Amino acid sequence: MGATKTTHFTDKQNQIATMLKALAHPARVAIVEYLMKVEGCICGDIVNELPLAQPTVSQHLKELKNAGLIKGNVEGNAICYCIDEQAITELHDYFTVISNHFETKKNQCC
Amino acid sequence: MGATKTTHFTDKQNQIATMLKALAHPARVAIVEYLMKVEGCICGDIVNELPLAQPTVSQHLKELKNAGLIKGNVEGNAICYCIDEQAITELHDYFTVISNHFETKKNQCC
DNA sequence: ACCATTTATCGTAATATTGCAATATAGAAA
DNA sequence: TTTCTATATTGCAATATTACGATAAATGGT
Repeated sequence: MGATKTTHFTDKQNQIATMLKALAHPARVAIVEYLMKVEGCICGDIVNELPLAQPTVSQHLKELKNAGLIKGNVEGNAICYCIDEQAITELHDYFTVISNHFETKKNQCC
Repeated sequence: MGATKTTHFTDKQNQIATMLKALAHPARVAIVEYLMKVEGCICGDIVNELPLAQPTVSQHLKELKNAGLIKGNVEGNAICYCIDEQAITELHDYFTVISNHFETKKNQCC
C-alpha cells in the first residue's frame, strides 16, 4: 500500500508523527543544525553546505516548511528560511513528557 | 532514487534521523504512548489496541526495536516489549539543545 | 530590455514504506 | 503428541520518498 493509515489515530499522534517525519532525514537534520550554527537564517548558502543538488535541497526545505518546522520569507533576491520555534518547542515538550514518565517508573520488566 | 544519501552527513545526524524515522508514523507513536499508559510492557494486547492487522503491528514493533527505541524479551508464550529509556533520553536531550538555542536567540529575522 | 542569480517546479527513475493475507514458528496447555 | 495461542516472516501490491537534470519563475543589477 505505501499510504499511512491516519484515520484511526488521534490528531495529536498524527501531528507528532508528521513533524517527526519532517526531521527523519539526515539532510533535514543538517539543515536545522545549520540554522543553529548561523544564528539567523538561511539565504542561499545552504545549498553549498549539503552534499545534494539544488532541487533536492529545495525539496527538503519545502518539507520542513510544510511540517511547520521552518518559516520562509522572500528577502529580495534570495529567500530567508528560519526556525519556527513553536514547532521545536512542541516536539521538545512531547519528549519531555515521555522522558519524565519513563524515568520515574524505572522499567519494571525488560 | 528513493535511497537516502547518508555518506556525507555526520554519524550523529544519521543516528538522530534514524531514531526519528522510527517514530515518524502514528502507529509507532501510538505504541510508545501505549507503553506509557500500561506502565510496564506490551504482551500481546497491543494488536487489539491498534487499527492494524497483526503482521503490520509486528512490523512496526520490529522497526522500533531496530532503531533501539524499544527492547523485547521472550516471556513464555508471549513477547514483552518495553521502552529503551536511553534512546528516549537521547532524543529528549537533542531537542533540549535545539530548543534552548533558539529560545535564547529569539529569532532575528523571520 | 537584458542578463545574472537564486529558488521553485516538473518529469522521471530508483528505491523505500506501508499494509495485509497466507503461512511459518515457537511455546503452553491439553 | 496434538492443539491452541502469540508472534514473526514471506510475498506482494499500492503508494511514498529521494534524488537529479532540465527548465521555469522571480528579482536585482546593468
